[in-house]
Amino acid sequence: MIFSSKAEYGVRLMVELGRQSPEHPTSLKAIADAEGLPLAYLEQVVARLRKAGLVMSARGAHGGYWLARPAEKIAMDEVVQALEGAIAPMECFVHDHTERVLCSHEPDAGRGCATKLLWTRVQGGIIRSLQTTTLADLVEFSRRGERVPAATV
Amino acid sequence: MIFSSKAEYGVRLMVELGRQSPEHPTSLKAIADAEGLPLAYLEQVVARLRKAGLVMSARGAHGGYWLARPAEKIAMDEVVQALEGAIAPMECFVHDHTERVLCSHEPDAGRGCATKLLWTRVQGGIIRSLQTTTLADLVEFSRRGERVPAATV
DNA sequence: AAATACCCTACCTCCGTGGTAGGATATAAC
DNA sequence: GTTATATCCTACCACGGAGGTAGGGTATTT
Repeated sequence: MIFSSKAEYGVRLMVELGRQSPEHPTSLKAIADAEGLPLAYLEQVVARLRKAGLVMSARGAHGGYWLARPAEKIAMDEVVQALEGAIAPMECFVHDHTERVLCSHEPDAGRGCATKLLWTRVQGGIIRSLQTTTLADLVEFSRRGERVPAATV
Repeated sequence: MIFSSKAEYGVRLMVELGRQSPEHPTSLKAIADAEGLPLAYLEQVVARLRKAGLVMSARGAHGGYWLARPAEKIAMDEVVQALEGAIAPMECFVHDHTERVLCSHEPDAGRGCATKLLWTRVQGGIIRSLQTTTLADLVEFSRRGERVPAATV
């Protein structure tokens, strides 16, 4: 699998925040109830988004979270990166020579590393698809079909 | 991480086979020695490639493996798929409702699933980048720079 | 018959994932 | 100023898959 549940839950959380008006903060509990997700785990997820500067928070009663920027200005590669860490197709793309998987991605034998070429292309494909999608796209998509009888499935 | 060592080792194995002339089979031991990979584990990896019809094999002395098709006719999405299984960005894309990660990818509340839109785009980006790369591309790349003094790094 | 090499299955260890538990701190309402 | 709300922080834990190892069986050549 490519992404873990942190990405799934975190993106859903961001979409929920994007659906709210940013006047008053939204509590995690409201989101956990709406999406059916464990609150304590969501706290860990949202902490990553906060540290990445994607959401802001207010403590205390009537506190909660809201988007740090308008949804149109948030590209999804930022979000996924904050949640999952570096987006790398292979172990040795992220750690420097401390990995388990045997890596010949250095041209030690004086020849080009074929797998590195492949993984680089894959990485480009992923990042491009994430960069060209904004949170606003997802929010709008989640609004489509809402309250609309199933005319076109 | 996106792909496991099976993909890394398996792709390297395919490149090695692509570098050989297909007249005589190449033994796994030769590949394991050349790449510094554990032989017993490579056997499991190559079994997936064989079952997918990407390589053929001959048993006994002077046996070994060779490409079932010319490298130009082998797209890398087939290879990676054989090694890793279905290429899915999220758990619920592959198993049907038997997964752990809570999934709202069914429009249960009558609204579009925003994360599904995102993961579908990512999946498309990955598969496209794999489809447009052939094994021949990787073999050629691995030949470039070979035996060539480092003029352009 | 001996060496080579594919083929198959069972087993094992380590570590990340996906949480839970329990508290500390800040704010608002009364 | 106490109570309720809600963010914050850290430690802990069980499970499963990754990444192998081990050991044998079978086919083919020399």
